[in-house]
Amino acid sequence: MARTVDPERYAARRLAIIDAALTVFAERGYDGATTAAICRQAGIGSGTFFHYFPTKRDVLLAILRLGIEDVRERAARYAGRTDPLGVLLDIVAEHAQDAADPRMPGFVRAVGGIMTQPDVAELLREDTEVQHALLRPWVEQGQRAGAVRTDLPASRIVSWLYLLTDGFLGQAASDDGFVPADEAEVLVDTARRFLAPWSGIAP
Amino acid sequence: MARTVDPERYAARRLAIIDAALTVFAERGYDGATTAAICRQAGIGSGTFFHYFPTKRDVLLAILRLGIEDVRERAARYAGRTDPLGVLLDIVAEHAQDAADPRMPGFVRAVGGIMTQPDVAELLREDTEVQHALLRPWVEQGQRAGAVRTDLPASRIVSWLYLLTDGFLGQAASDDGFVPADEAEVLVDTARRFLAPWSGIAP
DNA sequence: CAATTATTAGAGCAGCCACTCCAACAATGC
DNA sequence: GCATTGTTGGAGTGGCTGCTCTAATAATTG
Repeated sequence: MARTVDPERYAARRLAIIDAALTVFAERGYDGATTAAICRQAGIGSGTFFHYFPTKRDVLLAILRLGIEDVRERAARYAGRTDPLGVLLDIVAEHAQDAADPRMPGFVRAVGGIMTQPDVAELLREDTEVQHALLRPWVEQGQRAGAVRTDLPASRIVSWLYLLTDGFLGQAASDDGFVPADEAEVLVDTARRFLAPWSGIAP
Repeated sequence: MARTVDPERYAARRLAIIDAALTVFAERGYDGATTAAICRQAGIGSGTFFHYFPTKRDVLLAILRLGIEDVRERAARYAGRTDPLGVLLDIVAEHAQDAADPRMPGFVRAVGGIMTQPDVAELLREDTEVQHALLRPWVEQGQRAGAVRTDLPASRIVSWLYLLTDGFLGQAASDDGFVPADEAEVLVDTARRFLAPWSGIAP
């Protein structure tokens, strides 16, 4: 018999489909991305597509899950650090790098277009949860060390950091003159200004 | 004969359809919003719908055009002012108020989901153009007066202000704990911090 | 090599949805 | 009242798309 022919080949094909779908989603939005177009991009037939994923939406969910996994792995890399402000700024900078993938903004928009669907919303909730879990301890540590403003609770500060990186993605998506690589520096500086303990009124 | 029965009634009906469509777009996204659902929301038949708009997308475009018009009118209100920084912060605050309409974030996402369509992209370009035209003179004036940082060119500063307000909308859309009315103050303060001439390193 | 099962392709189908079409109605002018 | 034209509703349709089904092929085991 032949149980699983080649697990690596299987996984690779699966990833290839995911990659193709990511491209098409980013280009045309979720509904605009027909399964036929995804198959064409991946160089496969529709039969193959539905052999790997039961549903078109499942591909999108798989992409989201990969992203969540990525954040989880990321969190581990900051474990030993002792400079909370530095960690926060590094995380923000990392987000800026993510925005460099030209498909990223388009994909984010595509997801936004269907985030009313319960299963998508569920995964997005999990994503923000993970992001908050990553950021929050460092914010709190920074507040205790006096390196981060304390006029806002940690959870709201996290929301605002998220707002900055999210807005950064969005701007990269819609503004052609906005080059992520060039603006990354400004993003970090803006985050620094936002986190600073002193008020914005005067230095 | 009967040329135009009642122009006001016509305009009102048209606006009613636009309003209903805005609601459904915000709730379900563009593709998720079926014309049937919009008609139900508006309390009309599909015949009426297509009597007022040739296409579903035309309703969305009409909504965008109303928004652009709104920004244009807004610009006039700031004409006589002499405090550039104050004007910029007022404009930012006004954006925060816009985000209070619970349909706004959803609609923005819906538009984002199909902004790859040429005609939609065209109108969005016009929208950003108008927004830039509104902000930029005040940024430049502020720079000359020493009230706004000069380490970035005016156009990039405008992009970043746009990023802040856009991110604000997005956060209001995705984060349930993010109450626009409560966060408006922080938005203005963050804009102030961002615009400040001194560096973010130390006060 | 034979047997079994995973994998692949693509033709076809069922359902949905934007939009059309027509018939009835309302409002105006004569 | 009659004619004309703007307005409204809803049944119907054509096209598209996600997905199924079948049959052929490749890979693996004994």
